[in-house]
Amino acid sequence: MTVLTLHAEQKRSPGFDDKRLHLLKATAKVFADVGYDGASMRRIAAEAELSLSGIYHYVSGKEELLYLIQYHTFDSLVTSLERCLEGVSDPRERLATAVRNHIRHFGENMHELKVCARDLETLEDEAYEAVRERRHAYFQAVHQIVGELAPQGVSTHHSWIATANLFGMLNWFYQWYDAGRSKVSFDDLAAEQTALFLDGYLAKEKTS
Amino acid sequence: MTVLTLHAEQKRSPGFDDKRLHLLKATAKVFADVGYDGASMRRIAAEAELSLSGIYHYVSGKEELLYLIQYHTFDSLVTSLERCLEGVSDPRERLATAVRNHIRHFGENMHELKVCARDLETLEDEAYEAVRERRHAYFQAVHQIVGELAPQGVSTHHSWIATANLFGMLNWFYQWYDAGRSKVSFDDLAAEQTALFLDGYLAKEKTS
DNA sequence: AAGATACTCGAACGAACGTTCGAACGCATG
DNA sequence: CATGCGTTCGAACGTTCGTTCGAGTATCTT
Repeated sequence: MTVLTLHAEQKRSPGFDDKRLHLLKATAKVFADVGYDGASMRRIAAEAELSLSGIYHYVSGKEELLYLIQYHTFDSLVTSLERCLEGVSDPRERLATAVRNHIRHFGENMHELKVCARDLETLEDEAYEAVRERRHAYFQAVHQIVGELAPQGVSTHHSWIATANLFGMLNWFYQWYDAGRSKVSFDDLAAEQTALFLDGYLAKEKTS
Repeated sequence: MTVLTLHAEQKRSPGFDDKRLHLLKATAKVFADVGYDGASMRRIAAEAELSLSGIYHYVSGKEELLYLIQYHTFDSLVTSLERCLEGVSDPRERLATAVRNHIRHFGENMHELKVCARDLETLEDEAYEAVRERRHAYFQAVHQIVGELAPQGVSTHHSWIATANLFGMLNWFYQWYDAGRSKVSFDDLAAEQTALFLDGYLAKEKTS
């Protein structure tokens, strides 16, 4: 509907960014709990300890809240992945690194993952495209790592589906992982998922 | 909020069930498109070619629409799985059968899958528990199949996580599978996913 | 002290929501 | 024809929604 001021910032003051980040964290919590449509600005205000109208000093509206959460999530995923991969050249180790980075990141930001998974198609037009670009960049980065696992002519289409399945494994865990109750650490889980995918993927390549 | 008449049915007439099923199909389409909270009864009425108030002759309200869709989806999943597994004894073939059944079922009812994935936690109290029971029954059935793949003392906890990851792979495909555009048939995809999981899972068991 | 600027908020707006109600309709059975 | 029942619907109800507006407070510059 409304055009988002994607990156325009005019008036600020020291502490503005911090308070806005606090608002985004609180919003992600509410969005994760009841979904974008189910969340009311009044509840977000309560969670962020602001008044209802106070929110509109930091963002233009509900839509921008969702946009900022999703964009920031995928953007920092790409950034942290690039940083983690520096100096790692072994293909298997690169995959393990990517999975570890993914699980760690979402383990520490479960609310944001949930928002990105559930309400991916809620944004429209420019905002959707901006998020889509970051999301696509992240997918491509992981897809390339998967492709380099089997250098001998494997079709891109094949490794694309394998990557999609890998992401399914990684992203679904917010549906079953209970942060407080589970006995598995994030890194242990990442190692298990890496092994599961790696052996399955490479075994399949051999037989095909 | 309101107590659902979970299975009570009083007044009917020939054709009642068919029309109600038609309503549920239309509702699933709308829910899948814009989510439970984003869907309005007015849009559901338009999609089902009924008047707004006409809906309330077939269901008690919006909440029951979601309940009926989710319950029916998991219930028919359990039923069709049991039917498909009859006479299949080889553990690997049983897993392949389960995956094929899952992908086929959701390939043909993508809307319902989306509703079950996105709005699983929307229902409350009795309705939630009723759906949860069917969902748990389905998970347990697949979990048992996975457990039988590696009979030598593998911890239940281990195979539980593997099963969760398998479901992640299987359920995530609604996020990327474009029914019209994709070149992969449901059965081909199921075969790929079976191989990916099977080899990865069994290879891991050997090394542990 | 004076004034500008960033920030906060209570109150209210119009719109859209889920649901209800009573009047109509179609169509059997007496 | 009349009675009853399953079915359909337009109109309206009360509530909640996202957003706006103007007044008020805090903080800093000059």
